[in-house]
Amino acid sequence: MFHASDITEAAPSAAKLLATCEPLPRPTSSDYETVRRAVEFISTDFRSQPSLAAIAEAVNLSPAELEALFRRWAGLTPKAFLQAVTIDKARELLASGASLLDAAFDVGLSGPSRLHDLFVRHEAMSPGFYKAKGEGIDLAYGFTDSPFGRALVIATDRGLAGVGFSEGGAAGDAAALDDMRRRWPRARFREDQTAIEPFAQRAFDPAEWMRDRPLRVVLIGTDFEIRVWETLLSIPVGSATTYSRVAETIGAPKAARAVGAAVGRNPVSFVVPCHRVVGKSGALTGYHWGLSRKRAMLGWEAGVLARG
DNA sequence: CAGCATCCGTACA
DNA sequence: TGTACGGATGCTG
Repeated sequence: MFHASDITEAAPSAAKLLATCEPLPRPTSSDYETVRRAVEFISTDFRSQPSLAAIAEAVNLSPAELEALFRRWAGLTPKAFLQAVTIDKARELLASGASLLDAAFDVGLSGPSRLHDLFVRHEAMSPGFYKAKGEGIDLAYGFTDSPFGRALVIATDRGLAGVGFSEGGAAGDAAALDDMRRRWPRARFREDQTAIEPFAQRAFDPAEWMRDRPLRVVLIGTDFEIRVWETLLSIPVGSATTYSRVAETIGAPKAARAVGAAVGRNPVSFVVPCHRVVGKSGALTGYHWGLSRKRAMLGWEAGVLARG
């Protein structure tokens, strides 16, 4: 179904988003950690609708301090974030996202609602490469702070190849790296902070999402997986779609479950927005890096839009 | 909300 | 090429 009104409503908010995102003061590492814990707490306990005081207590700050810090980080209050993270909100996102996805494909490759495509340019690695399990390629990796916790960033010389998350500490880092190594067991991994820094800086900062300087992403996967991941790139920021809807879009209407599996194998978490796919009921059914992260990402994106 | 029918893609032989 | 497997589904009661 195509609704012209969906596009005309979406386009201004996109322009607004791009025009009004001013660079944020770069938060310190410990600020990230505090906000991450607050996000975690809210995401986990949103059903009980905790008060500001309760959230502040959980992260050992006064309510005023938390509010200021949170607002600086996400541009909205903890209370507003809490609201954004509820299932109702996810349903709302779903309602708009589904029709936007339809619209994008009805219009053709550069439909006006393909917001995410404006700043991500992707290319698929050859099937041969995938078959060789990464044989003969160098992957640079490094860790960085992100709004969703400590992130593992992986890059080839052609672009961003992976984003994952660490639970923190040496063990968390090792687990995240292992997770990535299993995807491309024959690739050569080397720690290289300099190589991943440009991607680390840009992936999580909306002020850096610019059409004229698209983020280069390389997708390494099977044919089917790549079709699924490309579809994810057409879901606008701050909206959502369903597994079955993605299945229909790629022409395999009965493959909802296989789509779920493929979405789960997306190596470039967040940048390829697998968090914007939810169950048909609007429930957030699963996430490779933890459901609370998925909630946080959807809430964070709602906040990014609200700030404009 | 718990159970289950169904069914696709993948891995491995 | 065949087959076993299991899942980030989606209905049904």
